[in-house]
Amino acid sequence: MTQTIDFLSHLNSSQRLAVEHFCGPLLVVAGAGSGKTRALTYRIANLILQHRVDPENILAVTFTNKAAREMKERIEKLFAQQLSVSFTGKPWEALNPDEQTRVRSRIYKTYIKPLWVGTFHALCAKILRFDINKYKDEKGRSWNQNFSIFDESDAQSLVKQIVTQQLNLDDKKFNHKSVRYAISNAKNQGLSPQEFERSQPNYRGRTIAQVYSLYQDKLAENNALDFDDLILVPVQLFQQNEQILAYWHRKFCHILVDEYQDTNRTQYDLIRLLVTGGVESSAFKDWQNRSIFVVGDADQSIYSFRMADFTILMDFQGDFGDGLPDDDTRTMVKLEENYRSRENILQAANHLIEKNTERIDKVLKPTRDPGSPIYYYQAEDEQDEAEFVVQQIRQLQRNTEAENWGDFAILYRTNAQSRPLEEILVRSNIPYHVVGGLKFYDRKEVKDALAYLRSLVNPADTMSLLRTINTPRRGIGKATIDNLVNAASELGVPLWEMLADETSVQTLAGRSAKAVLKFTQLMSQFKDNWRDRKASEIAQAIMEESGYIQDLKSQGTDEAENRLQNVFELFNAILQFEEENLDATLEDFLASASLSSDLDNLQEGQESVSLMTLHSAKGLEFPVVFLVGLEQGLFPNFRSIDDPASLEEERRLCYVGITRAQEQLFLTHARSRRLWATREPAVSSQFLAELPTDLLSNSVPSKRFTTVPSAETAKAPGAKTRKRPSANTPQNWQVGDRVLHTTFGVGNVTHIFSSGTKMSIAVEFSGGGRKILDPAIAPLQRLT
DNA sequence: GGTTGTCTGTTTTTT
DNA sequence: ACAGACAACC
Repeated sequence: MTQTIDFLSHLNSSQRLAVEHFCGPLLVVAGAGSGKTRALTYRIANLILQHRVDPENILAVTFTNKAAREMKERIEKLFAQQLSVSFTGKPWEALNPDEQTRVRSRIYKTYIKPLWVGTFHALCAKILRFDINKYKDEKGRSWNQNFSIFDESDAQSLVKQIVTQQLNLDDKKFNHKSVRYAISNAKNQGLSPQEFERSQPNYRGRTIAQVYSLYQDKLAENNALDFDDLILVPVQLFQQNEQILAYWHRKFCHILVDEYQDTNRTQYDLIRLLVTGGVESSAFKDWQNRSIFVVGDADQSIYSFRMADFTILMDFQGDFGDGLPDDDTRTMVKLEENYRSRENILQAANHLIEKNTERIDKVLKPTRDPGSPIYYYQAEDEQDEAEFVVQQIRQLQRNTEAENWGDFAILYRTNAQSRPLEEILVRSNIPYHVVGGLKFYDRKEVKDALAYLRSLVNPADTMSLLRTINTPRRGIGKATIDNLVNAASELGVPLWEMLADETSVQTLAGRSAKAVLKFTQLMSQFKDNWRDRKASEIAQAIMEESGYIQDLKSQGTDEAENRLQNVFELFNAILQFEEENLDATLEDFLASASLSSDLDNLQEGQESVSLMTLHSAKGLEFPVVFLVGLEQGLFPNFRSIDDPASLEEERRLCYVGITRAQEQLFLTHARSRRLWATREPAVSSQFLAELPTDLLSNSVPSKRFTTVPSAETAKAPGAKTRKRPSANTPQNWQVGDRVLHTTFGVGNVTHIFSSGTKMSIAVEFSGGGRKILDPAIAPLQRLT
């Protein structure tokens, strides 16, 4: 045996169990910060180096593209360290940068590139590039390899078109967003339009089924798939074609799934089919040279709105595993040691999540010192909240040299909350970046450019063609377009075929015919040779020759200038994509663009403060975390408050937020918040009341006392200021105050009893019952 | 066929 | 507050 297994010594015993597991099923229940990425990457390395598994037989599914990229990078690094000696005779550290690069590129070629690592969507898109032409849907329709991927906004505008134009329905009653959501849910349950219709008893449901059916017609006409189809189509293809399933089943001998709690039914079906090759999973026994390895944490399941179902994780033992109790099982490993956060932070997290009823029992075991208390601040409004955050960042940054801007993250429930924070950050000259919100690829000008490219690659993509046909304005108006579209649908051919026929255009387009023909000619030129040219070159040429760039230039406004910048930014993105994927085609780029998110551009070690939603923050960690906007109705969100299951999900989201923090955690809420135009009073979040009060401190100054930089203020470690929140100090209480108690719920203060320094209050709870409580001790929160 | 002004809903989270 | 949709007007 070579030096290839010494890296296993970096692991604790549970991690080692997970990593060394070879064949058969294994569920890894991995708490936040317990080193699950390490387990995944080391396992892949171990499969290859120790068990001589061919990298191309390994499939690793991640939740984001960023996670996929990181995993590949980490495996590459691990291999570099392990293989350096056998490649060059020298240990990795002894190599000069040049030699290092050479080793890395060799490793990349032999080990990393053949691996299948990516999101469900990206991997399925890749499978479909091979096999989609063998698929037929329930109406016998088929797609070809140049299919377009319609993103969420494409899908919604398609639904809207159908609702308002084809079916003439009231789009208030059949709001395109909710209809699209219903269709998405149906697809995620694997229901065809017909099956969905049968399950719908009432008018509304049946109408949605009708929209669904027409929606599928449109997708098929455009040779396009939506996000849900990317998973559903492979599943159905595998179900209808044994040979194709057998091929992929044989190929992917070792399957790893990260964030397994966030898989939905279709994704589960896909995994099950690939693992078993179509055999009933309980009957599947042939684990020779085959494994399914899933990693997840039910407490971090925060995507049920996307049909994620964490019971899939909880059922793993029954589906694939031996189903034995925890102490005897050989198909489950729990990673509970947390290497990320200070003990105080973990205790708060554990305490909070225990309030949930549906979970696998699991606690995060601290491995680090308690650290400073969790700071809590009640702000007047969102401005004050933002100023508090900035003030704390400044002070921490000044007092501890080690910390740079990249060590701070501000997390919130909704994207809209970033605004006031940004304003204050700008004013304070603190570098920051916002993750998420409007994606780069969602900008109008970028979508326009991509539409040009998509209609080149996929001539059936009428959606994209319609987007480009009169953008920039070239005198092709609505009437003309309607004529052409109607004629095309009459003949049952894609719009492009109509345009490509000169005589048809002459007769249909009337006085716009010239403009149409000019556009057709432009597109034809590119269609003739796009396969032979580089994607970056085509993009630049078509944006130039279509007059799009000239149009923006001539507008001369700041907005147009900005759009122009974004178009050039897109060119850069394509160039970069080509550098990273040497044999990449235009189709590859388009697929990657449709499936990319803003999160993917987040770089490690950035020298700026990160702002993002809690959802985006999953999987990340920061030394200092601010969790802002902890208000009833905002977080937990008002849509979840009445539904116990959704409320538990919000609590998990809070848990995710808390466990992002390594050293220090700040929790804030405002007493009033501007919602759209109006200012609304706000009540502190029940989650605050659910945290153990002895871990909270509000000793940071409540106002901007810039003249008194007290040592207590930001001197975090060891500060003996473990005080209770200000809401509980005696002078604050009045008869008539409303309170929220962790166990008794909401109530009114009816009496104040005070004797010297000691005081207590009487509370009448709306759920019934009166209690005399010591506000210094009782787990209650004053509602404003 | 294009431009301007008014009205409306909009904010939960995302591959 | 603000963007997108739609109608009225050029």
